Amino acid sequence: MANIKEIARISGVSVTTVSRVLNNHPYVSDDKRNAVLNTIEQLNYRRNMNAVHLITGRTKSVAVIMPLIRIYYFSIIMEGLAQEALLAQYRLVLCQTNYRPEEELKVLEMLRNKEIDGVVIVSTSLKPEVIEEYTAYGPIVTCQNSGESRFSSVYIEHYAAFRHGLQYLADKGYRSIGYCDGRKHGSSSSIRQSAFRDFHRESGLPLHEEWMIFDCLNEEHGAALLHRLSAMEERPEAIIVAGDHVAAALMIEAGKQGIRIPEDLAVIGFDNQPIGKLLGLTTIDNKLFEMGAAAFQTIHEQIHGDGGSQPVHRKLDYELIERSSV
Amino acid sequence: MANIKEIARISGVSVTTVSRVLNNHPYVSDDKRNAVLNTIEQLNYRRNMNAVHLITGRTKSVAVIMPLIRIYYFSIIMEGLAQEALLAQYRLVLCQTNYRPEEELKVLEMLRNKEIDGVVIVSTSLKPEVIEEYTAYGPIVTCQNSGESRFSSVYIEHYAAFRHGLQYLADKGYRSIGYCDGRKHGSSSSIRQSAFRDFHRESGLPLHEEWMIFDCLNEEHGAALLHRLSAMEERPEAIIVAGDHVAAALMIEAGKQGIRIPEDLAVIGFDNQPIGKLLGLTTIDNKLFEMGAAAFQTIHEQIHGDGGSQPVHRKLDYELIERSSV
DNA sequence: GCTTGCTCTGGTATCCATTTCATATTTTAC
DNA sequence: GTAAAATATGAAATGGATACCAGAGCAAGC
Repeated sequence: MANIKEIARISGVSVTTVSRVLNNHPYVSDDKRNAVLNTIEQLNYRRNMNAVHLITGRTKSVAVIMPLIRIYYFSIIMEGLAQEALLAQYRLVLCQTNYRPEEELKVLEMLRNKEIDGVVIVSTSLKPEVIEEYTAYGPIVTCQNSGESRFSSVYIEHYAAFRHGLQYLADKGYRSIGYCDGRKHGSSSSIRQSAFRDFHRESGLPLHEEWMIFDCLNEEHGAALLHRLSAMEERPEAIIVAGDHVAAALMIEAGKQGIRIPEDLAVIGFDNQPIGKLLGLTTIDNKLFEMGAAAFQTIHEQIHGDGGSQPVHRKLDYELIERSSV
Repeated sequence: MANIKEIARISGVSVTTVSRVLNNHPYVSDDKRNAVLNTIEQLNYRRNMNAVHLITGRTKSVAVIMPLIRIYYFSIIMEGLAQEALLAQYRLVLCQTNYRPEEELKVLEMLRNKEIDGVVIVSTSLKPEVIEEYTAYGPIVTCQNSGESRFSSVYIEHYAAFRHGLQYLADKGYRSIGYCDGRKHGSSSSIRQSAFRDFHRESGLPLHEEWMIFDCLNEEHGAALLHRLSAMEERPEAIIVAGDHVAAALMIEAGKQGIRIPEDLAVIGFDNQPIGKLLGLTTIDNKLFEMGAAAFQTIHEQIHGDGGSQPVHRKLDYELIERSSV
């Protein structure tokens, strides 16, 4: 396999000149440029990018940490990231961690080993202090509100969005509201829990502990959720569900059971998933695609900010989409 | 930043010995090994992986070509790939091409540039001959039946699976069958079209051209599909739909319109998506997760097969899951 | 006593491009 | 006409690891 030295020898120029041609530098005469291009063509030569990575200290690639790619929430963020990465001609290394912290650490080590130029952490179970240690090796952006951390973040105000949903239900006259979420101790679900409790304390509406239901991750859990609600002696008039796919499953199951929505049970979801639109599910759109895109833009700016750039914290807007489930 | 030379100098050994320690080679005495490990610890040293990639000619990473990651079909394959990549300690570079052939070519060029060790092509619009040219630079695996190509493949028998579904409908007594698919000229939808026509020719059942409907990619198209069927003078008794999410949307819309399933319209879907299970949709499970996993295993074997290995073509099983929509 | 094989170590070549510095020539500016 | 700036070129240093080869020391086998 040919290398730059051979191209230089055959073209009758120095390797420097070949390098200049490869990188479109000015100050190369037309005849030498053509000689080099001809040789490249003839030998079917391509640069060995690993050598470029070594000498430049850059790889034009960014790692993305997320637990499971098949989950709509994550796949749509990934799509936003991928769109921007394509524009910027960057590669995305998908690191699916299955919620295992040791795998997350391995990715951060990649940053240290110079395999990648930056890391986008979509969801993490690592402590902020641990992540902060790695900011010395390159830019890091999380998709969670990280407060005043030394790494950047691009985030939705889960607290405000959730309270907005609750207030919307209250304004519509619902006096008893249930809440359903995924993993109980996830970082954004903790925020939603606080929002739920704060809202009830401040509004004076009754809060039943049994109306807070966790571990609703998929469609089957959504269906089970409806049965659980049906079996309650006192059932809430409305429910706010983190994840449209779970809310949709609940609505479909409600249809089977003859429970009318919103008359018997009002439902509000999150993420504005396609299935929710079809079912007329009122939802809070977290603009996940935009979040992915913004996360990439941020990491891209930081990579080109020559290291001295300060962390940025970008808050993104959400939007309540009114349909017919409330 | 420290390098191997400095570690060697401070530890009082040669760079070779340091390298051996880093790579867990035998034939290093305990005291030298400890001296090296101590220095590494003290200087907080990490290998520069780009140097390793350059000298070894390997990067332990594989690129994945797919059009859109948010589509369930693709995200579940990606999850299968990611699971196996995690086990093998390989990185996955996600290349979302938005169906643009020039982006696919860029990824194949990466193989030539030695940025990656192999390519998994989940869906492509490139001609097999074009892909074959790149087999000289490293292993390539597609997730489409590529016949006797010089690159490997891991595939579902779309033809057989589709005919199985059609035969199942015929066996249940349906005499008029419609068909709905995504992009008309996609490689797997072409196969399904042939299967549809062949089945009708051989079974003698009537085939109406207006019962073959294309460009049904998402939930909205699924809902529109139902309206299109409703508006037909002569409507098929059953429909086979490529993609459970489209079939599910059709079912939900049918529910709204008072069209009973399967009495007024039988439906059979593909991919065994969660929403279909909830709706009682009979479907053909293409085992997409397993396909992703198998694709990674195949590329992994080829990478470690020292280049001389022949292409393999692995056929995967599908499974008809009977529920209540037929 | 001699050969063989295993353990341990290091020097040097190698992977392949970019970057800096030095130098030569040509053009522009006043 | 001369100084300054722009253009054009190449030699050598650089990034940081691994691979190959050579050689020393030591034990076992005959």
